[in-house]
Amino acid sequence: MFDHDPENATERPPMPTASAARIAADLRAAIEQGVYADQDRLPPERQLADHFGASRGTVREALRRLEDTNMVVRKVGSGTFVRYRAGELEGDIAKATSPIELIDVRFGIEPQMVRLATVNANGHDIENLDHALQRVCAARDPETFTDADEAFHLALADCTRNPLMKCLYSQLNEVRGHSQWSKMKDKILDAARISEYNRQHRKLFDAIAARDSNAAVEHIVRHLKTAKDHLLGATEELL
Amino acid sequence: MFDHDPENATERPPMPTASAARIAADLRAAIEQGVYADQDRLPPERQLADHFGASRGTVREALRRLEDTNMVVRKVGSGTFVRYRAGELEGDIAKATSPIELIDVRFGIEPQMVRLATVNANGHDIENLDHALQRVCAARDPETFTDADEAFHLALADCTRNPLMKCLYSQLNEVRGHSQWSKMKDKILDAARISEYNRQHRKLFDAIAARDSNAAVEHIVRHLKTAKDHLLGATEELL
DNA sequence: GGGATTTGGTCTAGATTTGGTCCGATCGAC
DNA sequence: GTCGATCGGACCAAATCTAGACCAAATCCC
Repeated sequence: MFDHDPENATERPPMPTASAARIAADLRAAIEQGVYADQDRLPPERQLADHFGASRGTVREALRRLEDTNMVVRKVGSGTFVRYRAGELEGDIAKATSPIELIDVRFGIEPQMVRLATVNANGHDIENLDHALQRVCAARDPETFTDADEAFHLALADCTRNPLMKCLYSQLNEVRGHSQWSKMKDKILDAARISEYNRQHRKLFDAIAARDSNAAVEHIVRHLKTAKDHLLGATEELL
Repeated sequence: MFDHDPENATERPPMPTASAARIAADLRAAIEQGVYADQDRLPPERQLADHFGASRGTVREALRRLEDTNMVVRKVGSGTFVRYRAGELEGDIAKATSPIELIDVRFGIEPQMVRLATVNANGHDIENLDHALQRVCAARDPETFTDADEAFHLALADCTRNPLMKCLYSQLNEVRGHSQWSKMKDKILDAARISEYNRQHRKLFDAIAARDSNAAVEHIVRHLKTAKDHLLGATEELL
């Protein structure tokens, strides 16, 4: 577990020696690797001090850093307990995200994205968005529509001219493609709904092209509400 | 890496082995190749001097050059620490994102995050958030505050119980840590502003704990507006 | 219940480590 | 010789680490 070796200090010259920092790093690694699970109690400070060959004060300094990052909770008379929910960010984020959770996140990002797009898009961006709109409007089957819809929303992200927004949204879009949503889309997407979505897409585009920020936000919110309603409807059908 | 050979020094009269330039180059290469990671502490100057077979003054000259190129930071009584963002994925996005763009994205995500947190957090989550709040409220200097603030917002993301939200926000938070914001924080964060932020943090927590979604959203929006105002103010000062 | 033990919280005094600074000496190159 | 780089010290101030003590809360054990 703690393969700390005091002799390392005299080993190769380029060995980063540091007491509190190194102890904190070792403990952090142990926790992240699951040596200590969530809610587990760490060894007492005095025992850790002995193990690391450091004084108790140094160990306490290391533990204080772990506590500052909410990784650990210390209780007088009881001990130091791990507070780390391992495995929640592990693996494929797409598999860990449900369609309804995806919509919840989209409700946060997309209105602001549309607002920024309305303000920041230049003529070239609008052209690209228009092009994407033509494609999605031409789609008739669920498969084509899903792809084109994804491209449309990515073009929308481009319109914000905000690198961080583009980065985050492209990740969200990937989850969207891989998520369980895609298994439901055949249930959700019929011709009527596709054309409904496309009417909303067009209104959204018109608002952005007209630089009408409020209208654009209103349309994207309505779009998301529609999608959520369809999703919940489909969920009920699955029950 | 450090293939210095003392015997060569006595063999050849011209000894390019021990010059400040060469030592600086070696250390730079070691850092770039990951021998020393970001935030790691380099060996002490005296130890480096011994290792390179050079005097401490020469090593200091080499370190001075690394410091001039912002590769390391030196702290009296503590050591020399690596500051080098090994071009990670978010490293690029962090460099491409301005503080104001970061705020723009936060304006989208955080209100929704708070809304979801208010609805989805369980007692354990609230406890964690409370713990993080105590930490951030206890912070007095910009350095501690920044770390604790980051932990608080991550705990907030945990409260949503939404894996996608947590994933996206943790990325946003990394950009926040690496972004040019960190260079401005000393200009922005004085004691008065820190306590102002903390008042907002507390109100936000109280609203979430009381499951008052609207109040929580209102507080986070006010918080972001305050941050944006301070940012724009600091920007003006820089002009 | 009650005392003993364990555990984290706090404090202190002193030793150690570490970068910052200064000085004079040495050596090679121009 | 002069100049620049290096060397080998010495000393300083800041940060850190150590070692020990005592406390209060929690827990254990009889």
